[in-house]
Amino acid sequence: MPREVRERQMLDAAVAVFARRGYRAASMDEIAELAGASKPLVYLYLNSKEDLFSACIRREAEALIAAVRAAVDPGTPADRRLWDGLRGFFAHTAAHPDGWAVLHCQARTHGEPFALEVAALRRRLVDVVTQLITETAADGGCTAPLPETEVAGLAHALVGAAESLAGWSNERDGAAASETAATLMNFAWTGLENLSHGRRWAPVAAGGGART
Amino acid sequence: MPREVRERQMLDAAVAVFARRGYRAASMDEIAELAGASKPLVYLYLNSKEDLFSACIRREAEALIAAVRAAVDPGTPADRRLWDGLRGFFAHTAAHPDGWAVLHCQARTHGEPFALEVAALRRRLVDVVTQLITETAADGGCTAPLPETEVAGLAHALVGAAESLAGWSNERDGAAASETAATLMNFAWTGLENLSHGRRWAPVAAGGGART
Amino acid sequence: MPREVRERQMLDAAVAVFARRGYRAASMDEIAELAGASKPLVYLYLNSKEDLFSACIRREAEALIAAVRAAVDPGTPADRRLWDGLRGFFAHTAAHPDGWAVLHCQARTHGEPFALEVAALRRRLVDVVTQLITETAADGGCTAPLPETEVAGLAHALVGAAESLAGWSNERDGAAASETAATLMNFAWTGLENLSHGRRWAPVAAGGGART
Amino acid sequence: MPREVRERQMLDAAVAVFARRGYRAASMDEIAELAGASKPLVYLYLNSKEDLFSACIRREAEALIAAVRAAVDPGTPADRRLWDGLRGFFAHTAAHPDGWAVLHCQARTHGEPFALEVAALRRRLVDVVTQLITETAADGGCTAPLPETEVAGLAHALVGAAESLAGWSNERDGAAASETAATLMNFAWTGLENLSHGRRWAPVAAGGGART
DNA sequence: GATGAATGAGAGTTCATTCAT
DNA sequence: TATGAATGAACTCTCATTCAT
Repeated sequence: MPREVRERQMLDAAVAVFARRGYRAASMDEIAELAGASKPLVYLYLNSKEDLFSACIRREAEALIAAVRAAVDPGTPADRRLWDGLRGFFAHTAAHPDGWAVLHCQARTHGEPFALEVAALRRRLVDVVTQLITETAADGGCTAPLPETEVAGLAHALVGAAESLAGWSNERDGAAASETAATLMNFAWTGLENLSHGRRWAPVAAGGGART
Repeated sequence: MPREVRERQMLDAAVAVFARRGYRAASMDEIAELAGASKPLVYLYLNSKEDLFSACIRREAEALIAAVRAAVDPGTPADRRLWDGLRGFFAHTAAHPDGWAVLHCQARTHGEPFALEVAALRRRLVDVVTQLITETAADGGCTAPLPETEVAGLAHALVGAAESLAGWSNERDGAAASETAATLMNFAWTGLENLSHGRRWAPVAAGGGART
Repeated sequence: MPREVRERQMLDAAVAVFARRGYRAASMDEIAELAGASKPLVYLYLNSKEDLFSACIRREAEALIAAVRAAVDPGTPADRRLWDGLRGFFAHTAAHPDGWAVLHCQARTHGEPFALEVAALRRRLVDVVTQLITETAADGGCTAPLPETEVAGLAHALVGAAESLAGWSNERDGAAASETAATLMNFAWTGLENLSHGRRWAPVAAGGGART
Repeated sequence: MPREVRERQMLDAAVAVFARRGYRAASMDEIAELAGASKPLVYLYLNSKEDLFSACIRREAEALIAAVRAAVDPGTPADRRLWDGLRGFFAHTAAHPDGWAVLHCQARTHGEPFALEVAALRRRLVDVVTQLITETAADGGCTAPLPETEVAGLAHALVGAAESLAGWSNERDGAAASETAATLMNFAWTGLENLSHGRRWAPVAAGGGART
């Protein structure tokens, strides 16, 4: 059996086992068995448990980014791109729950080496979203430019909301990606529009909210 | 040294170590040492690693819920309560980063017994937020009642956004709770208002967004 | 509570726990709890687990010997004394199953210090039986004096048979001591009589047995 | 080194250590060292301490039964078979004192799982002896059929006597199997013959024995 | 290319035992 | 007389990892 095929089988098995058990609790025995190969072969191809986990993270991260990219048509306006990107994101996480679990749940909780790789992925997502937010604001006729920090905060909020909704829509497994994406768009887009026109919420001493 | 004091020290140490290393990688030796006690004493008081972790989760979850509750004044309008709750939430996660890490990162990734306890916590948060969203809509003069599923989705999105922002504001550690809360409020509240008046975003075939 | 009473309670508890769990698996915690005392008190009175076990063995061995002695009337003929002794033995083992279990099952299997004490007890029993066998033979009009080794062997066989029957009759717990004793007497006594008159069994080349 | 060989070495070592120390006090470290292998290998091949002990019991029990069976020629009369079986039994226990110690002393004292396996072995022995007793009585021209309970009691007595003599003859280690077997045969066989002709021992009020 | 055989290191857990009071 | 608090040492078991073939 050619090396490439074997290696993919190993990564598939590893992703499944890491997702189910977590990094520490996953055993190389189980991964090798699920991959249908012997343990020494796994070591020959992938060096160590740490490298194997890294390889999983990298592969799944690239796949997720690629899925989002592929869903977006650069020629369309910013809000449409945001919407398409979210749909691509939710569709991919729904189709690859193990990969998503590894990225979202497991990789961040196991020390520097892996957390860094996932942080890099997240930064890429946040960057994309930041860009979209800026453009969205501009497209909508921005009259009150947002400070950089706030944009970053919004981007993090949006990514967090998306991650949370990915889990939520995986649980109620009928939910289509479009539906989930629509929920988030409705939530986010109008908020952005208001912000970019300087309409903000502010606390009022005696309670009650008011736009400035 | 009286038992109660020792037990609290042990929980403190355990939370710190679990946050740093994760459940599996944390060793009872390290916890005991950090607590300034011997391993057998930890077992005498807290039974097992599993029970110890459960105790950590329960304590931190109760503390978080209590902090949010304490921040909210029931006599104020819904948007004010949402705002106060968020501030309480961000203030608490900023003040107890280890506890938050245990709840958010570690507990959900380590098998049924723990995931269930954290899921229960999250459900409580989502329920509170759901309630607030409904009331906020009503207070704002809701003209287009939101379907239940959508409210749930929004609540999950908001909680996810809050979780994500908690991490983000912990990283750039100058960020005050109020600032983070303001970012999220601005993002969420106006979005909600639009939704509750039937102003929605919808994709347009040729790109571009439109309100229905 | 006076020391003597407490000490007896401790020994009772220890015998029960040692019988049920064995020497190694028995824990001082369980013994102390069953005795209704704190662990340090057990140590104060009985020094160590080893000493405690020894004390159990000694007490139960003395009790067993005493029961056998008390059952025998020195003024009666040897066969009667054998019969009475067996009845006493079976009655005592039936009445004190835990003590008997400690002596018969546990004490012999746990290294020199204890095995020696039980061996001493067994030797005493064997000596008594040896004496009875000799007298029984004499009383029955012995015409063929038995070699010493054979007498010792017979005594060991008889004691082993008695031990085995003690367990057997404890299992089918209706069995009265007299009944069990009768079974063994019938088995042993006539055999002895034959032997002491030189009637022996010997193998025959072509199979079949024959008396010489 | 092939697995089968290693596995036998491990069982040999385990039997030796279990015999010397008992189940609980035996340490896997000592067993592994005596087997000339590492501890993990022992676990790889034999799973757990419990399984290892079970495997010892089973192996030694089968070996003992096989030795007794092999010593008996089914074509010979019952008394001859009893005699041959006893010789086989004593020869085997003398040749394998550790195995015998595990079966007789250790296995019965350590909780259900093992006690049951040894009980099964003992039942097989008792059954064989019961059968022989019945046949012996018949061959000798039985005029007074023995009640079933009594036969069972006799069988237990005989097995107990044999077990006791096995230990005794192992101590004085010159004793040949034939000699020990002869002692027991003389003791048992004539007793049986008398019983099967209705000659019994019964207590007399004023002492003294009498045949009925 | 592929594997059966083997292990060093370290984990969770338990227990006999002792102080300070 | 009696105990709550505390521990050193040992045990079973697991796992990532490597040779020799």
